[in-house]
Amino acid sequence: MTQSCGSDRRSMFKAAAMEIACQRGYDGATIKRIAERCGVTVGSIYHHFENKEELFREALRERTFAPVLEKLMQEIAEQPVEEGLFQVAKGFVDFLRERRSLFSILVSEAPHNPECSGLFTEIARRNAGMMRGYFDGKIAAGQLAPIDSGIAVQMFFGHFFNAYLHKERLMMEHLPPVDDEFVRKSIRLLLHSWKQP
Amino acid sequence: MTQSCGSDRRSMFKAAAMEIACQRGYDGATIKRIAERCGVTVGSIYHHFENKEELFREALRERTFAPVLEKLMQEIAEQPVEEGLFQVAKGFVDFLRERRSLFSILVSEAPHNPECSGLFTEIARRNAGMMRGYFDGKIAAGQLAPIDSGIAVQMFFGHFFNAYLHKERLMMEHLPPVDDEFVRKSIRLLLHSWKQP
Amino acid sequence: MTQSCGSDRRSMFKAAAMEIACQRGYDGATIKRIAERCGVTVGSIYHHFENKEELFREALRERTFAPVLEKLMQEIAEQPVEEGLFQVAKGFVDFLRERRSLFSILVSEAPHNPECSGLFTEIARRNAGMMRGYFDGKIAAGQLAPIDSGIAVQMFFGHFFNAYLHKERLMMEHLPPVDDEFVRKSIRLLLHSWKQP
Amino acid sequence: MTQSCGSDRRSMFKAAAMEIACQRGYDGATIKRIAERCGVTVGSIYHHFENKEELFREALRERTFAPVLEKLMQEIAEQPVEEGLFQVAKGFVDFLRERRSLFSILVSEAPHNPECSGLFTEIARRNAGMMRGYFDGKIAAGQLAPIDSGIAVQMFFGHFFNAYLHKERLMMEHLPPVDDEFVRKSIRLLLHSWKQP
DNA sequence: CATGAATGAGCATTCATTCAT
DNA sequence: GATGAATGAATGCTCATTCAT
Repeated sequence: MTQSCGSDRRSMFKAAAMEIACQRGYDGATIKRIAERCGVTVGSIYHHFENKEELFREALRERTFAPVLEKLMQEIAEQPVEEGLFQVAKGFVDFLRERRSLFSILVSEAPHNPECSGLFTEIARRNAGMMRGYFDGKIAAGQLAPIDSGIAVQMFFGHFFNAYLHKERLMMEHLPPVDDEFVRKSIRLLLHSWKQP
Repeated sequence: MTQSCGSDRRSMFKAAAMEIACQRGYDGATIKRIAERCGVTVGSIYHHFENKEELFREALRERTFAPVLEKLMQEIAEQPVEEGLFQVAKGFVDFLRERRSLFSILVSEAPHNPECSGLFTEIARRNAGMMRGYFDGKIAAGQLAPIDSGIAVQMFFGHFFNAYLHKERLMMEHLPPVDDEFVRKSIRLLLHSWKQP
Repeated sequence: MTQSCGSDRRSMFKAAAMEIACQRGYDGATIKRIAERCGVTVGSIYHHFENKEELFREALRERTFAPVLEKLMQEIAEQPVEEGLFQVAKGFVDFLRERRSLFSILVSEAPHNPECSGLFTEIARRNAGMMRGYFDGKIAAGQLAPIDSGIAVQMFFGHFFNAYLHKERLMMEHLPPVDDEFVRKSIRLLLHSWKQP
Repeated sequence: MTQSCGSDRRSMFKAAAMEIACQRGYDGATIKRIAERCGVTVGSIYHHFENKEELFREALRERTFAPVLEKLMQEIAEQPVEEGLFQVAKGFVDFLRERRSLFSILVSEAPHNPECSGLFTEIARRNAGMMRGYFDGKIAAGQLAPIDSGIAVQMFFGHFFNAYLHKERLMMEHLPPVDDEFVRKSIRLLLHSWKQP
């Protein structure tokens, strides 16, 4: 009980940290603001976390796409590629939307924060590995052409990350919404030849 | 002469601001650090710029891909699509590498800085517009299938931006280098069908 | 107890702010100096007050002549005008002397600080209103001639404020001290005809 | 010519200094702002004045009521007291209005600026002396009762200074305008008995 | 005479962090 | 566990002043 209570506290702080960092960036997510949102004082946060870095490290590590992807991987195993990729892309975009602070923070902080960079690499690598396995499987099964699965993965995740980033984080109004139609069109664009046959 | 001297000063500050912001982010690029790198004191920077925002706004506005793309557009007009896209992608990656602070700063700051966001949108829109015109021209000329040129542009630029970001900014060592071979492979992946015919 | 402690802290800061502002003006009363006088560091003041403005606003609002005047009003109701005015004038000068920062700050800051100006107006209006009521009552009671009570109030307070200001703030040594004799003489000058009958 | 030209420059700086100080106080009247209003650079001001203090000292010393009062003194010598005082009061208020920075600056700065205080004392003393001579003359001539001319002078100038200060500097809208009617009423209030005979 | 560039001290404010209670 | 008070370093920015040109 006692532990679960402490655990709740920690989770609350982490959630608040993410929310605020999402709106105002890592530097904008001050300990005071996090404390205020939780209705406690700064000292309380330091009772639970060594420092700001630990709070964020832990919060980030918890909010990873990997477990989501793992589950999706099993669900789509038997589906045709087009549908499988749709599910993954949709899951990925939904994930970004829900845990939207994750990537924003990572992208912002990583370039000048080695620890953050390392964490990001670790996460990205794991996801890319899973996805690459999927592509390689489909290639082996003859459902995909012998494409470079490494680059394909980069292109796949990168495209949806970018689309989300530009539309929903940077608020570019002239871009199309990142909805089901967009995802489907994007996958078609990836799978089919751009060149006139 | 006199003017060029003052102009040099401004340029020097802008360059230093970009360099430092690239390494440490916008917040990390303090006026003091910028001044120190230039061998002057804080006040001197404020003699040349109204405030930090003006310094960065001007620096960013100068370091735009648009003029590079404009030139490239003319050079590749007559070339086959595959070669044309290669030139643009290469130019884009080179640009990121040289003026590498641009995107990093924008991506970091834009989500919680409306002005920065507006500037980014403005730049992105212009580039996307040019590139979209290129795609539409090629589609009309029958060299490309009737793809959605809007999404195609997002995918094209997005992929190379991501690749650069992950490899050279976030230092992900497991990723392939963003070199000519990578660019060529990427374009092939975009242009040709991923699916087994 | 806990509350009184925090309250004491705030009061201490306010008192120090007033003291220093009295000696060196609003701009001269820097947060650092206030902190130093209290034996704490700057941050500590910001723990208790949102900003410098709040600190001063609160300090000023606390040091108002209104409550003093209210009490005096009751005490002098039955007394002859000459004595009543003496009590009020004496109370006013004493107030200026004790809380001497109040007027100095207001007069200095008000011309280019709208908030300060508003606060000053509010205070002045309230006091003038009370005093005017007193004059009008005495006129109705036939103890005073039908003078313009509005201007009379201005003249009454204005004279003592000026006398205090010049003698004790601007240290004009050639002026007579603002003591009981001065107050009595001044009131006689107000009440009796300057002209030879 | 050369000198007159330099003299014009100095006058221009002094005038600008006064204007700005009137609007924004002494601290708000920065050398840069004064230079800008004159269309020159900071260095130029320092070519003409040793420092900010000298600039203001000189500007203030030039803008004194004394010469105006001296002239008025002669004009009103033969007039009845009531009219004479009206002329002086009117001249005084007009002076404050035109050179309105003078007193505001002095009142603001004097309390924590010994030099400013000395200057103010000097000016006030001279004016008071002249006015006192006027009152004493009228008393000797039997036109005024044997009042304390020292306090009378304080009351006279003090009242109009205050009225001007509160109405036109502190912008107290509830107060009557400081116009001819106000001046006349005020003088009547000074000269005639407030008490019911 | 005037400029433009620079200085260095200072200011209001913020923030991560500490610690006695 | 939590609080409230405090710290000290840092930040963007201002300003009077200096000086080579």
